[in-house]
Amino acid sequence: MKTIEKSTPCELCMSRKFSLFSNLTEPHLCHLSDHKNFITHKKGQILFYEGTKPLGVFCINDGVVKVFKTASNGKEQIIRLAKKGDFLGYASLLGEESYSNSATIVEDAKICFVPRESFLKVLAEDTEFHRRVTKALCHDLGIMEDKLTDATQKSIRERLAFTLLKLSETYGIDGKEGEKIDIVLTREEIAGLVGTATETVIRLLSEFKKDELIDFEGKKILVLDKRGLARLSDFYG
Amino acid sequence: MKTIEKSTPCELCMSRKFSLFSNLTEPHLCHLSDHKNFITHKKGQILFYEGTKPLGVFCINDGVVKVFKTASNGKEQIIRLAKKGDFLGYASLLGEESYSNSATIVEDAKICFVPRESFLKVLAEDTEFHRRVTKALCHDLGIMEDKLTDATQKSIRERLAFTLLKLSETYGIDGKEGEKIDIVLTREEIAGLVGTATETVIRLLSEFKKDELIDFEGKKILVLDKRGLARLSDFYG
DNA sequence: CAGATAACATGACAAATATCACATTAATCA
DNA sequence: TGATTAATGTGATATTTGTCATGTTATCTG
Repeated sequence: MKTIEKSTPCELCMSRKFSLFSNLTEPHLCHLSDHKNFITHKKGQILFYEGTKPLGVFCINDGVVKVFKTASNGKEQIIRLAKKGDFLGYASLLGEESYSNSATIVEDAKICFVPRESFLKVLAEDTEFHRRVTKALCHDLGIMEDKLTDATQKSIRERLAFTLLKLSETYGIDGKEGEKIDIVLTREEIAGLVGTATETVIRLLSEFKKDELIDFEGKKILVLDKRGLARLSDFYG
Repeated sequence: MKTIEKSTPCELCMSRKFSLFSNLTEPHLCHLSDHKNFITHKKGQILFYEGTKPLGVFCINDGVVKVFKTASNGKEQIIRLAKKGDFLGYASLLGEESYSNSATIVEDAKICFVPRESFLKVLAEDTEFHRRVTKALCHDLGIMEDKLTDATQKSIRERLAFTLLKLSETYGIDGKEGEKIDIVLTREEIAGLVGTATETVIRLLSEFKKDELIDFEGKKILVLDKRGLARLSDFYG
């Protein structure tokens, strides 16, 4: 299923510009280029499973990947959606633990796999890079704290509104009428993102539509009233 | 209020053995000793506020500190309880961001404050230390993913049972009848830990007591039936 | 010690949300 | 294309949980 093809060398990779690899030295970039593995993945394919050992890190060149945990009730809690320029699996690798989550392709993706040794070599030799990785980890930690607090202290309606805002921020493209969230997510996936039941998402989305906060265009969501969603997503507003 | 007194030098500090500082070189330990600031804090005092800039890291010598976020509804979501050997505030420092959370003393504490420059100096000069810090951050990230998943997918009853188990794991001391959670938390704080309302905690705790899973001894909780709590905390069991 | 305040407790109630069952529509694929 | 499966939608219902009100008990402080 997975297609291995010739890829842009890291030195010329455009998505690198926005990633942790942005400021590497020429030799390090060449090293990565020589050792990386470029694979095209189709929607639904699995990148890695929770509980398995990380053998390297994934670097998304294009596409969207969902990182999720499977709860004991069988539902998926989506930790984050990763897009172009994002890294995957480095926390588990650096934590010297098994993957704490699973990852599957949500939108067809081109992904480079950098084997463990190459990644660790660059990390060890480029202190500045190590510092950037550390910084990214710290930032992610802060985001997780926010998510936890929202999960326990906000209602589903608020969280869904907030999720839609965040999605439009990241995947939004302007159209004649509102911003289109240019990514196809099932209601079940949105539920996994918010942390609720699929039916609840369906009901709330139609409510939002009725209130003219959003609209549907095929499988995609159109955000009509950001301010309205923002008001809904906040406790005071 | 805060008492500055003479303290053990880092070289001789016992709580260091269990901390990230455990394997530092002699010169680095001396450097830290020379620049650190030892302060005794009383219950209720504030270590730092969310939104302020970190000027260094805190290293707990003794006592318990709660790290929490204040949600928009005014309630506190406790991110973690930090104890002897734990570090505080390094994620915000290394993330070069303001504190993402606040910290206050839960049990009288002795805490060393290591100023930013000293910490960063050691971090820059001791690659192995930097690696350990990174590893700790990655581990914390995994824990936060678990907490988020639990928060969205488990009931309050399950989460409370789980919280009690975790507390007894960390702060438990064996007694004639069950394990005593040797730390005083108000119902409100337990609610903040679980992510629920205080009244709900009160009700569930009496339910647990009625079911002979726990008992109260003064302000402290006695865990009578770990297996029972474990069964309650899990979806399948 | 008394008064004030914080913590704990309980009842009544409303609201949000999960669950189950089933209908409809869309997508996939042999 | 027709059949199968996945996704979406809707209704009914039960339950959990939050909120508010109020009372009691413990703790603190002058």
